[in-house]
Amino acid sequence: MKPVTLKEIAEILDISITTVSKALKDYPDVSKKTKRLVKETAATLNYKPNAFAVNLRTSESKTIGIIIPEVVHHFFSNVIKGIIAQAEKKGYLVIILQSNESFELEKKQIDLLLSKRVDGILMSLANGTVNFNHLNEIIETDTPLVLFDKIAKVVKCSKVIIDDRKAAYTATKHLIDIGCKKIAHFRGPLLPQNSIDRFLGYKQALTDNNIPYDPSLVYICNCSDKSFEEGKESARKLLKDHNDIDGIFINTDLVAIGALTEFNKQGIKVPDDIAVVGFSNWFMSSVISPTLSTIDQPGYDMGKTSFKLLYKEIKQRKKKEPVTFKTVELTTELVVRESSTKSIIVKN
Amino acid sequence: MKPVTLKEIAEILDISITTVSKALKDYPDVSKKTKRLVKETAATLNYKPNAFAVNLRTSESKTIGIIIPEVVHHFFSNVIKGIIAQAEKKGYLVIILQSNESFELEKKQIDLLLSKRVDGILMSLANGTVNFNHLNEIIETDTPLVLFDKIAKVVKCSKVIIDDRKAAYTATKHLIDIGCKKIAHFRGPLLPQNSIDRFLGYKQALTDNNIPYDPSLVYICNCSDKSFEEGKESARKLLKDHNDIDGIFINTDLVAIGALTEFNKQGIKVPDDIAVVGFSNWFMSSVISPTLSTIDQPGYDMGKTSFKLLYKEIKQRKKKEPVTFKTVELTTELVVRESSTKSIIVKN
DNA sequence: CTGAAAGCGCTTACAG
DNA sequence: CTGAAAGCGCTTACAG
Repeated sequence: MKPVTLKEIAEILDISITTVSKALKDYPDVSKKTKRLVKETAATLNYKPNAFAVNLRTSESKTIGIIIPEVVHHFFSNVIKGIIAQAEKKGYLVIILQSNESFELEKKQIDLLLSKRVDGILMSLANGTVNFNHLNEIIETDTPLVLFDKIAKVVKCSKVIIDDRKAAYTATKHLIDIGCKKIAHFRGPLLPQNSIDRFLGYKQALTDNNIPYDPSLVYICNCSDKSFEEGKESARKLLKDHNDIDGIFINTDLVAIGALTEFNKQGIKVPDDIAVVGFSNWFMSSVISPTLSTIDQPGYDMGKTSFKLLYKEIKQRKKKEPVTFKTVELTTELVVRESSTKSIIVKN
Repeated sequence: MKPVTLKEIAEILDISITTVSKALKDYPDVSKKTKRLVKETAATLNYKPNAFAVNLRTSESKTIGIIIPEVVHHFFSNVIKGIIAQAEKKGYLVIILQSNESFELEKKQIDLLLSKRVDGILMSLANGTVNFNHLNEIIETDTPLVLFDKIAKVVKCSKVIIDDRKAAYTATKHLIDIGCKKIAHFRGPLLPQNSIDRFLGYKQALTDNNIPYDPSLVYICNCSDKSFEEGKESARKLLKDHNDIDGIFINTDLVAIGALTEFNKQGIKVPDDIAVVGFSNWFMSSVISPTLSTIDQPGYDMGKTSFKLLYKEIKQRKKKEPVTFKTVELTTELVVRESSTKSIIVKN
């Protein structure tokens, strides 16, 4: 079945294509009668404007792209959901691409999106990203860009973040408050700002509370798709190296769950022997045993907010208004669960 | 920065647009020298063909759409990942839309994708979908369609499925084999074929093994975003109604995890008092306590296979070859974990 | 109130 | 080997 065009409607009604086009778009200079006729015919024939032609004429695709490190990930799934929901409200569709934490792939995905001429790009950077020239390329094409969660501070664009440092500080301070004296940290990779900030928050909390910072208590996890295994592995090492640890703040929940699993296996009591706090509040953390204390990171909201900023910028550029960049900081919350509640009535 | 066009390259080299276009696409009737010149210039200027114009000319967007009930879902995330990976290999981008299990939304999303003239559509149906006219509309526009996981048997298109009935049979038979005598079933909603098939598999296994089927042992869960809560709730009811149950086969892992949580809370020993088998093999199931036996459902593979079928159909239509529909059945596997291993050394 | 015409940037059948 | 021309289906400035 060939799609219906403006031309066909024009021929049927014996009027011009111009008038049909204007009638459908409710131009004021078309008579009511013509409008009615055109709209009726269009409806009958199930007319749908050819998006390709409209794109070409208007230089708009009503499509945005998003590049994230990994789709199968509780936090990013929520971000995606937030973005899609908000985009839909404004009539935008969303193309999703993965970087798999790789710098090279990230560059390639940007190229793909720019080739498609999406109206805007939303990104959370890969752990492997070592410089930001590729982001500047986006900016040079005048494509609106918003970074979220894993951002680059130096890039000139809008951003949506949480205060990783503060959140990590809160998590660590909580461990201190419940009486932990020797607190380890499983951090993320060296590059991304997030894991740096979380590390710094941890360190600051120690210093502010007169606990000497000991670098040997900091373990690095790549937070790849093997996070869970990494958590187990690091926990094993930690137990071997430092048997007097009584608390850990862990960069992300999945690693923390790996650590908990290892502790369970080795008969270490959490929280009584070691209290644990994770980061992100994956759904999983509320159902494992013991339930995991963590920092709630508002993924859905972050997606929503990111799209809103992008949309604003798209509109500003269309109207040739000056574009203003904004950095929105979303609030996080410490969720205290069994893994850091010393007074817990130990079941069983 | 205005994008470079063929025209500009033509002007710089003082040749025709036609020749530039052909040179870039390596047409055999362009001299080597011209090709070299054109390609060099294009590279220098960072020329990227205007996708909108190409789309309009070729009536292809090199974009496909996918509609799934829910993005934040371990199984569907994996499907998405598989689709994106495979699509990328063939130069296709992927637009993602959610139905939120709603029939109305599903129809709306189809409309959106057809308006965008995507080259093909991949779908897993909403629980709320009560008829399939909207799918036939897709077919009428000559847009290739592939259904996966939650399909409609009567719709004339390619499909990728698992044998839900057989898998459910295997799961239930396993419970019987480890000695369960009175086995309950938490099923999904009444409409989707999957939950019907899983229910039928459960029933068949009982019958084949001389265990009378008792409808009062079947509980319905909506499997919405409140699955976890539903699992707890149903477990509570089950314990109240039937205190002599010794096994449950549950429609999906998240509900099963809810049930396990409730059992833990009420001091019911799993698997010794009640053995539990779930469905889907969410990652979570391998880290909770006790770990959950389940049916492994190959999400990534399903995504990959679905795209492959779609791609084949896209190519067939382009070449005006007859289109052949295929139904691919992927294999599932019973993963036995602690929740159904009676001989387990109960840790403490 | 209506419509002829130009043009968005490509691709490709055809002529030379 | 090169290029003029038509056309994909729309939108919109302009003329009447």
